[in-house]
Amino acid sequence: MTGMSPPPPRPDRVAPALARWYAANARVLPWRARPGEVPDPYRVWLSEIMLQQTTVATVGPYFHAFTGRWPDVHALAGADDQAILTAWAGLGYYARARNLIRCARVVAGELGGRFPDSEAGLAKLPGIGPYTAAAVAAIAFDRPAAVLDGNIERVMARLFAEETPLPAAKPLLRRHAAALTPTVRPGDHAQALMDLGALICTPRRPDCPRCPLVGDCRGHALGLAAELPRRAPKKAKPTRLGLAYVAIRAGDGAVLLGRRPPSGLLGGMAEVPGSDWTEQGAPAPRPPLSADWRRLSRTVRHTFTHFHLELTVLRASVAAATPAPAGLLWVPPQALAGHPLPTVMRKVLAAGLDSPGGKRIPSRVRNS
DNA sequence: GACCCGTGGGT
DNA sequence: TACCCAAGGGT
Repeated sequence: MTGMSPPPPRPDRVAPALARWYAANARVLPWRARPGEVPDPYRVWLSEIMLQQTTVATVGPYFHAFTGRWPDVHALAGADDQAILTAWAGLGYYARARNLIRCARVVAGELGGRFPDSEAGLAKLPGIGPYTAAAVAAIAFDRPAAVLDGNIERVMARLFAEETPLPAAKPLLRRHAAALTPTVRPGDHAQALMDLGALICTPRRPDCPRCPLVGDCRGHALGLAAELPRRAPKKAKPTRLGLAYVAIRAGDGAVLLGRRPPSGLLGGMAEVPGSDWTEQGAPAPRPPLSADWRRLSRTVRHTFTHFHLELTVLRASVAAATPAPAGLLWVPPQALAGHPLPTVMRKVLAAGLDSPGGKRIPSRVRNS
């Protein structure tokens, strides 16, 4: 027997076993249609955009806030950009919000309010790439599209014992996923694979004994499941340094805010004025106005996708009549929630408005 | 393919 | 603490 290679998983065994498991174990999620309900493409699309690189638990409150305020694509298309960015604040990857707005306006406008019902048509829209096009086509329109996200990559790599590292393995894994995709209820199949990846076939310690596919899994048969998928080594994150200025106006306690350029890091979001963020050497001071700036003892640390940031916070109190410098705006504390403040800037304000302690400025949308 | 682009929770 | 990684897309 030694040396015998386990057979590859068979679609006629895998898909039905997965469907049976899903019927009993599907997660109840806000954007999922109940059995017998017709899925709403708008809600499917919105949830898939929010779920890009973002956990189910994080998305929940944002999804409720968006659908409550903008129940259909026409409402969203008609909303102010700033209102949408503000509602998105804290979710991250803000280009998603900018593309969400563009996409909603295309659908509500030239497409007459209807999302394309094909993978190819969906893929032409802003913010919709290969994953989202396949997911919306399958889930909202019952198209047999091969959905491939991080969960399904992991499940496929294990099922087929694929040892090629990601991301090079992606085309192979996509073919495996396509081979297993049934023509009946492909959307449920995709969601079942994602639930399996989230609940059973987890990154660290897969719960193989409870897996409905264990008998078909080549990775498990070879004792490799927990090691797959392999990944190319990732680069180390550098640390950047910066200065952030919290100016507080006497009387109402308003703070000075600006807006970041419309694209790039935190594009279009609100910010406290500050220096450049330098990777080498000390950042050049750039106070927004002349004042008695005091350095706070506590620095603000924040990690972005590709670098760590360490901000020194400087605070000053200024007279009530101080005019806002060009491009900046005085914002009273109670009005902060109306501005699209990314998390790093919430941290800066929390430090600057409550120096020794560390009081939190809650996001407009939060768990529980 | 390489690089850019947030954030929070788990370990 | 440090690292991993999540229902990825754009350039």
